[in-house]
Amino acid sequence: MASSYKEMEEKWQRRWSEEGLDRSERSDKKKFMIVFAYPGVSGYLHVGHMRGYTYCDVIGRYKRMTGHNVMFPVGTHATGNGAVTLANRIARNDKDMIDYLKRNGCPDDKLEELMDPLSLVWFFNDVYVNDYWKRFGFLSDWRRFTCTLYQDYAKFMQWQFMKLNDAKLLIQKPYFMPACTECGPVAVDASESDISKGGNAETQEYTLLKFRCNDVFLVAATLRPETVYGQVNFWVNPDVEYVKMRKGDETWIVSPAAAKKLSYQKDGCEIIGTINGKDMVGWMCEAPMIRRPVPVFPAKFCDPNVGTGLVTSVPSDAPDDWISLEEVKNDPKMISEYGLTKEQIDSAVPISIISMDGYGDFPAKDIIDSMGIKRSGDPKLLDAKKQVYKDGYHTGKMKAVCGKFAGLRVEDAKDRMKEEMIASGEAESFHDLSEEVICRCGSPVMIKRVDDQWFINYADEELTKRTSGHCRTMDIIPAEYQNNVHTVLNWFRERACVRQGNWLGTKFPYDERWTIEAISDSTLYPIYYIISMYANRKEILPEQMTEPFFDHVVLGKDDAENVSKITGISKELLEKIRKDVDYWYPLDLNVGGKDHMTVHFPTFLFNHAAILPSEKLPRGIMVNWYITGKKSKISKSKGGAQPIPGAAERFGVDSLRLYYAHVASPYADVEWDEDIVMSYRQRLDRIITMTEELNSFTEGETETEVDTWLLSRFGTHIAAIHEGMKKLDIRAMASETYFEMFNDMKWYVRRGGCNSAVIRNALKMWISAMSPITPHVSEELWSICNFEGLVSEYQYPDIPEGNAGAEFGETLIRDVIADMAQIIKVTEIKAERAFIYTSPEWKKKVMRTALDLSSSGKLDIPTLTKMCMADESLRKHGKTVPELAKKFATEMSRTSNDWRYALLQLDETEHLSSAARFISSETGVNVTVISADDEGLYDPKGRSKAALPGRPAIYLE
RNA sequence: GCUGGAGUAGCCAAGCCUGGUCAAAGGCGACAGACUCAAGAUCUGUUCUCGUAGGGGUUCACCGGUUCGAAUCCGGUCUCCAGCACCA
Repeated sequence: MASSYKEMEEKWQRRWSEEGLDRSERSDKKKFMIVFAYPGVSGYLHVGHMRGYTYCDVIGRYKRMTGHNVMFPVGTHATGNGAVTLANRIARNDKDMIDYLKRNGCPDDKLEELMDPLSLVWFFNDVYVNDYWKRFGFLSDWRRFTCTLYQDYAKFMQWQFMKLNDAKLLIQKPYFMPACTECGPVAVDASESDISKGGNAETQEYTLLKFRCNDVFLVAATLRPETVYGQVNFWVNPDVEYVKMRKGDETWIVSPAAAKKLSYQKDGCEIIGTINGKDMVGWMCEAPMIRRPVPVFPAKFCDPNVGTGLVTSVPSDAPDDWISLEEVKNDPKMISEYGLTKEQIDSAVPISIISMDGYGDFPAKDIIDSMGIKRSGDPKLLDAKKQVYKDGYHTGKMKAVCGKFAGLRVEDAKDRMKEEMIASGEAESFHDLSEEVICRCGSPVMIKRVDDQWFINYADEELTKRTSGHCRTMDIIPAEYQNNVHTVLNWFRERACVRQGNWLGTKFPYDERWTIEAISDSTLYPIYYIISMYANRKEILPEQMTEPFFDHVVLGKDDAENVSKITGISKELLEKIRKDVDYWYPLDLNVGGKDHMTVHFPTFLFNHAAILPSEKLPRGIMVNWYITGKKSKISKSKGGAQPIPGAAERFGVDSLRLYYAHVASPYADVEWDEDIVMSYRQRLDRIITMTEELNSFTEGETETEVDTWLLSRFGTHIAAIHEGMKKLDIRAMASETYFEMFNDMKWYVRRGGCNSAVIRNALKMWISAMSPITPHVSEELWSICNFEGLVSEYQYPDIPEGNAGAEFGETLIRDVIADMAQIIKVTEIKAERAFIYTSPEWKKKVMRTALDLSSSGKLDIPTLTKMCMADESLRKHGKTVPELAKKFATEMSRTSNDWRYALLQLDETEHLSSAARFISSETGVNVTVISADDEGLYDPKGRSKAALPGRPAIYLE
């Protein structure tokens, strides 16, 4: 016995490798290929991540033991800006980041090296492989490891895009992306790798509303185009100097900042002059859609840096508008200062346009009142605005005043009204960031129109149909996702698949200025694991991995001879790789976290369907849920989580694997709790101790009923495991093995079981059942028992038929003990002797007759009664027979009766007699078992009359 | 709001598709007992409620329905969770 888990783990991992279990090669066996969605390289992972990975290894090991040749390759996904961000933070000497790295075991002398993104990726590749996956005992084929930043992977990726292009699934159209005015495209995200400010900014799509005023347009930007029916006036900031801008053959008035932004998105913009805000106050301009003249009023809340710096006023639904309008109306000084007329003031009356749950006619007023906002400029107005916007979007309906849009939900009206105004030339769309974003270089980041952005056309109907159709033939679990995946596939639109800027990844083959984006390069990759091994060994070189190469080995195009000439790869090797691909693909199972349901899995399916023939499309998907933190999520960036090597050290790898396998359904989130992991460790400890003890048994030649029982029970458990694993029910496997079988073993010993041959037989079943989940402990126990070879390579034999009678026999004993205990507890008598009366033969006969009738569907009270009373031997028992017949007929017609066959197989008197000693010792009462048929039996209270088959009568005194 | 999911005893969690040994597996925790120098140890029992003979009563979010019979099937209500995109 190894002295520690760690020692045990290392020992067996070495053995597996020595025996070649971590290498997958073609063979005559049925193959099984499984992968997990490879993780993004963005720092250390935590214990939660190991959940899904562990499921893969468990499934792979199980398949291996049931006759499959298994391939379980792993890799990493380093595309994107994660590594760049991380490297930058280290380079900046970010204290939190350095602390986090060190806490996870990063050596000080590595930090310098990690300032380079690529070095950082190579570093973490090693961490993932060695500290996580190898440490956990995965039987993965490490020779096939690949990373999305490898040269050879890039060649595969470029080929994939060529095939998408061949399938006419690559399209180009305009796109709006954040870009620094000096450095070009940047990533705007919370990690702020490219930018110095504004990481939380989102790109928002505004509608520019054009208000005609003689020969110029005042242009307002709004996020709520559906509110145009509520427009009653227009706002300008009197303190701001606006610009006049030529836009095509029109003249627009907007803020200077807006003019600059617009020039990045619209053609033909040119500033031709300026105009002061205060000069516009008092103008009348025509509102779009409603075509009504509205007055221009002054308002300080118009920020020249937001939108266009000009705002349309919808007081009914915009809190700012409501409160500012009130202020204008109640400020005679302002009215006279700007020369506003009474007609203008009186015309600005709020119009109720949207009905919303929980609000009256004027939602803006309601929220102002409920939040206690008194004047413009109150910072709470921002929250008020968001709240009304959100509630309106979700629950609002357009009122009758909204013309043909009346009755529409806000969500729908928004798009329809916007489109209509754009079509009529009254509006245009405009993209802007929700907050100020500044590049690392100090220049502002703006939204820039790109005319030739590439997309993968996932909206393609043919593709969607083919993909969706294929999904119906797959094993997708849980079943809920099997049903929902079609909705997701239909919901997919064109997806921008390349980007510019400071990102890692593969160059787009048709335009090297672009980098293939992170989701798009991780869809078809499982097939690449079959090829990566040859690239890793340098048997094929990136420059040889051209279109004809992949066309041949993946799609079987052209013949090896020709391709060999073109690529310089030997014909034999090409044929070998082609055969490998043909053997291992399709992928049997892709395991990924629940977040992949709406992004990775659909694109994984789409790309397979787009490029590969139907017989090579994936066969299965399994989605796993998460391990969460106590209160918030255990996030790798927050650093609160237990590092994986630390957990492995502390609990032992197999305890963790058992924890993942059993703690909950894979399809539910679980809260990480070390005490629970500890309890799994204790269970493993107990199992080890028990196995060692059992293995020392040497006696017992004759098989007793407990022996028969144990083997039957174990057979039943193993059958349940196989049944469950048809649906990859790992939890059922764990439950049967580590709990049910364990409890049966305990009962066996307690009942005095000691037959060493039986025990060895049972141990063999038990230890092999444990092997997929706790492989290290299983190997150790397997070797302690001197079983042949490695348990990891053991093939589960066919299971012998269960013995229902034997299984029922033990249930009977337990029931009798429980009944006696209950009687003693309730009556509080101090019993010294117990008499157990088993059912008389004639009652069994009645039951048998009833069962026979029941199985032929003819059971009813009169039939049964008649049949029994026709029997001479029964009739002599008089009126108790019809009573019993009635009881059985009633009970048996309403319940399932399989167990009754088992009980009739059993000689209860014999069985209970042989267990009498055991029952006595368990209950502390001296037990005598008597058949109710016995002549002159001791039965002072006449209890024996109550004896029924499977339900002996009990008398205590 | 849309799409999907969930609500089971002190807690976690099976069961629900395929209605009937379901007062409802298993695990934690708690209580009691055994063992004991000791152990985050192990073993045994109890853990909805009433009950001096193995029984009865009331339960599986809530309301109603189907059925001889419902935790399980159907309709409705309430509450909670996830995703809603270019982010891996």
